[in-house]
Amino acid sequence: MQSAANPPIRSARAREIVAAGRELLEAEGPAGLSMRRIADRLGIRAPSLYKHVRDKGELEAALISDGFLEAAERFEAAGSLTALGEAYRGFALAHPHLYRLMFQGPLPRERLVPGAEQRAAAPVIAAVGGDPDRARAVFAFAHGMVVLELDDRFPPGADLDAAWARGLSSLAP
Amino acid sequence: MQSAANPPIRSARAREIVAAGRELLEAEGPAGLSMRRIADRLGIRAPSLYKHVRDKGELEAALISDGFLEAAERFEAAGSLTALGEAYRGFALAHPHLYRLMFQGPLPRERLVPGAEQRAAAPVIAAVGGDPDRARAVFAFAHGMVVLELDDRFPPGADLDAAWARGLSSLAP
DNA sequence: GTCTATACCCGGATAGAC
DNA sequence: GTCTATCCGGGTATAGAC
Repeated sequence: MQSAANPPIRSARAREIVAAGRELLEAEGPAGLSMRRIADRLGIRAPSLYKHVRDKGELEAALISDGFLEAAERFEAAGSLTALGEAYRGFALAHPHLYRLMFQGPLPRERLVPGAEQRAAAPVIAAVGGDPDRARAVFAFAHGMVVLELDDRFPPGADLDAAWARGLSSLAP
Repeated sequence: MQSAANPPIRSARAREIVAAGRELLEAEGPAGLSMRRIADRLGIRAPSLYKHVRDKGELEAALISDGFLEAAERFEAAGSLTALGEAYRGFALAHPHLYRLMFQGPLPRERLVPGAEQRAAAPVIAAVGGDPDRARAVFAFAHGMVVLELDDRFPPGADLDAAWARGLSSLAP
């Protein structure tokens, strides 16, 4: 829940700041996502950002919320567990730095758009027939596959399509 | 392979530095693992460390190699896929920051003790009967479960034992 | 709403004296 | 082998003028 002390980002300028942050994050990774770099990109000075955004955490929360809602759209369009796996992997590979911001490290749930996280999770639960244990196992498998691929932890020749197929067919209800 | 330009850490003082780094990492996480903090703990100044260790990366590589060898010992003692899952989760929960250093982000393979990574991986491959696709799926599942648990990504009431059981029984050969 | 100036942290790493 | 002095970089955030 968002309190009056945590107003969501609404002003046009604030949205521009979030957009600049998104571009920097996607292009350069977390190191590019600094208040100074965002200000540079907008042609202003870093302290000016604080007239529009409370702190960096608010900005990250906005990026994460946007990410969950975008991912949810892709996940909802998938008609099978296999298609959902492809959508999941596709989202992560298309937006690796955003994916990490969304799924690695602590999640600032109080600052997110309400329901965004749940909307992204729902298609996974539905795809396994509603069993929460199975849904968690599938989520863990997909997340593990994606982060290990992003971090180059599999051997060079590894057939990741085959590993995905093996995992999802085993975990399907 | 390690070249003469990448000599492994051998001197007694260097091992003390690595030990101090290990203690700081485990106690305070990656933020505690700085050259200044390590020097403080040893009662010397940070620049003195560089007489014993080439740079921070060499130190991290030593920590990672130690971690793989310790994990390998635990994994080798497991007699079934279920026991291996317990050993894996147990290691990660006992050493969360070391686990992340070992398994998150790029792995400096050229600086590791040769064979350490492979020794930790071998029991997983053996436990699934040698099928590499299945081994990768199990690895991804286990890694996903562990990092999601460490990052508190599962709902408060989630039965993680059940999710582990569901995943491993599905993925078993 | 933007600016300058500044405060406060932190980090890795090197040179050269002893 | 340790020291001091120093260099470089980075970051978030605030105060107060315009």
